[in-house]
Amino acid sequence: MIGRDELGHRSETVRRANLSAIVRELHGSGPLSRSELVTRTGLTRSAIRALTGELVGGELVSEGPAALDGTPGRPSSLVCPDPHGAVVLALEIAVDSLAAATVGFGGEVLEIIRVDLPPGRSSVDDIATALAELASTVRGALPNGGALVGIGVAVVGIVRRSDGMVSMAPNLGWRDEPLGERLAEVLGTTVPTTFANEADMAVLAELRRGAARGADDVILIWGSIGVGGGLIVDGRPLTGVAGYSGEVGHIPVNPDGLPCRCGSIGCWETEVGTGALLRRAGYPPEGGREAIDAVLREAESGSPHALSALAETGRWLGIGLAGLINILNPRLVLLGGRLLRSYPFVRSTLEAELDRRVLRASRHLVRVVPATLGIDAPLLGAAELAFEPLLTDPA
Amino acid sequence: MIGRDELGHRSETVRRANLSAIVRELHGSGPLSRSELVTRTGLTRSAIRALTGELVGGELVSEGPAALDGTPGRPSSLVCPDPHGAVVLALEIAVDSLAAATVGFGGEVLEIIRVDLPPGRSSVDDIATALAELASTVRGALPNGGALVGIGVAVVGIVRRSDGMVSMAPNLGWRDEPLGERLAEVLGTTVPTTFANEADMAVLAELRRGAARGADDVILIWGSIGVGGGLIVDGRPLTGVAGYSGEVGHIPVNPDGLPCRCGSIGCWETEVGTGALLRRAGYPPEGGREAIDAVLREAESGSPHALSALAETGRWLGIGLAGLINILNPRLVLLGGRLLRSYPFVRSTLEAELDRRVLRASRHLVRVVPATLGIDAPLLGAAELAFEPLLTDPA
DNA sequence: AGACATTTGGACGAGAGGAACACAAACCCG
DNA sequence: CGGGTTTGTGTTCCTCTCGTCCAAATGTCT
Repeated sequence: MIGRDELGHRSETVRRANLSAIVRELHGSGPLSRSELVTRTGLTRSAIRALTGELVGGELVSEGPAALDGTPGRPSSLVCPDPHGAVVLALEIAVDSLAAATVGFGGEVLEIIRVDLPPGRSSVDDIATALAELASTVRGALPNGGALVGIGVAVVGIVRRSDGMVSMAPNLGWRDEPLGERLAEVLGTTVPTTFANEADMAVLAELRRGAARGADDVILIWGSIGVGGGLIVDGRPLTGVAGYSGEVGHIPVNPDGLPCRCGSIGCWETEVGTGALLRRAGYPPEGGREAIDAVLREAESGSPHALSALAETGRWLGIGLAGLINILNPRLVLLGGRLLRSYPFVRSTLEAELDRRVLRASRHLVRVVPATLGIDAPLLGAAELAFEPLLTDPA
Repeated sequence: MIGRDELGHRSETVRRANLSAIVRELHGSGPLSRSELVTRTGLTRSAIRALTGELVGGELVSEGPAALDGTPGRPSSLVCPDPHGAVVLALEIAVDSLAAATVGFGGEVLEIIRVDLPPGRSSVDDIATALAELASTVRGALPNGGALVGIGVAVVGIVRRSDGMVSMAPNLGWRDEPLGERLAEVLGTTVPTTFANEADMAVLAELRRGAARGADDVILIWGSIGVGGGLIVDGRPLTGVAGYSGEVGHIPVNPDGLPCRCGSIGCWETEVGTGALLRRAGYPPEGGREAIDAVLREAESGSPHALSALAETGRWLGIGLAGLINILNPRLVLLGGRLLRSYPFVRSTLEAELDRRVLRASRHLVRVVPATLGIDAPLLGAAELAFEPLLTDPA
């Protein structure tokens, strides 16, 4: 409500906003009849007709025959987003894998690849080259190379939104590495490219196509080795001044706690990261994916030791989340990434901690649920981010 | 960028947006020449002329003669906001005082009163009646009663934005008290009324007229007995789903800490509230304003005991703030309320803790400074909030 | 099967709003 | 006092949506 609209509107602004509204609806909700567009956008039939006509001319959508639904009246023609009318490239540098996908307008995933990343640190050049290879594979599978309108890159680490400078990525051993530059070189395209943290991307995907659809205020906690957060405030991703927001893994929760790989001590992720779980379950903290799998299997078969380790993780999850909920007063908290499988085992201690620590007013309004898009959420979110300029200004 | 504009624009929307832009500039930056409005809004001279003409007709602004500034060319006529063209009523329920003010369009404070509140709990009816009395005093001082366009109420407590239901106000001993209803009864007006927490209001005031002018991402920490937070994200106040956001006083920072009056333990405010300071300085925690004054006087005269108590407060301030900064990646952190006087004494330990605990990328971008509007910030913010509908839609 | 109600597509004119342009007015400077 | 510059004023033009009228396509009722 309290706004900062860019100034100086004119009739052209109106056109752009209305076109944007139509394109957004089509991208987010798939094929819609013209009359549905009328009710969703609040525009008149005349306006919808003219604007969709323009989109058909731009080959972004196609108008099909009426869909008969048994209601009286002339059937309304169906406006379908054309997946090949605009294509984005989504890339992901995850904690132990790389991924690439092409996604078409409307949200259809056209091609997707994920490859394992060898453990240990890799140089920026190696990663960039590997990503470029994946990119050319998924793009090569498209009929005409695709009308590429944007590239989105999700990174496990702290990355500057504007230019892809990676400030810190502990999993990769990176510090101040110019990922954006390198990637631009090897990709060799001039297509606008946006970078963001994997959790930021994941929550965007969940907002558009997952469990957070329609919610305005959402927190997503993405567990990998550390913990990341993606925040939606008032329907928009919270980025902060440089895109460094959502680093919830490093909120102090235990002033006398363990040292964190960020240099501080007692960060949230020292208590809820995989290392803490493995330590509590009696495994070496660096055990990796296999060790985590082992703990979860033990828990699934009822091992009290594993269950109590997970319960303790849940307790700390609740402590950190309580702070976040008190700060943000969200409608929804999603747990994603590696937290997904642990969810059943952390749930009760987590909720108990929320009951204790969240202010009553906020507590009543918030629900904590698992995310729905699985491991590819950051990749899908990267695609959504890459679509953003098109959705904002389809002309 | 990733937006949720209300849909269905038309030419009327353009007009409203442009009118709103002009009114916003005038309200926020005082008298401006027409040519300044042209450059600030990006509109043409013709458009500015027509739109300001309309505002003059509505008696919201007046056009004065040119201001000669020594530059060549015909001088541009000055557009002045008329403080009596639109007036709001601001009310505040602070921790130990009540206040009321009338503020005119453009931000001029027309009348302002503050009265002490007797310690201990007061009923909602008592407070509402006292506020209504203050309100009629400040309104009575206006020439024609004023063209009242809105009422804003700042409350020390957790209050629902929509209807002024106070979920919790420990200082007043309130829990689920219908302040909004009572106030509407005793005020007897149908003017739209908005409620918010005092810290939310304070940061809005600082954003418009104080130290945060022009900043897009701001955290304000407001110290009273407890600690409140006002958050600005992307130029807009962060409210959450019901206006309960910014309750930073209750983020868990010390899992083995002291019980908090919210029912949890180890909340931030148990470490940085006035109670903690008094305890550390060797005073009874319930000492109130006088005891705090005593501690500060001791510190000002160099007492090591008082200084170390304040330094410890600074350390805990830094710990909590570090989490907030990692979450929000702000440009600016303001310290206000009772923290203002302690600022010189908490500064160094606070900054040291930030250096340790905030991620390097975010740390470089953020500055921590004292707020500038003093004790009346929440009251001024309440006025700004009350002006908001007018600024959004001046028609 | 046919008449009627209902809903939508298509086309055209109306209205609203700002941009662009031309001209006059008011200031500075030499 | 005349030229350069900037701004106010008025007019025309362009863009965009809305409203309305009519035709088309479907369901429903008799």
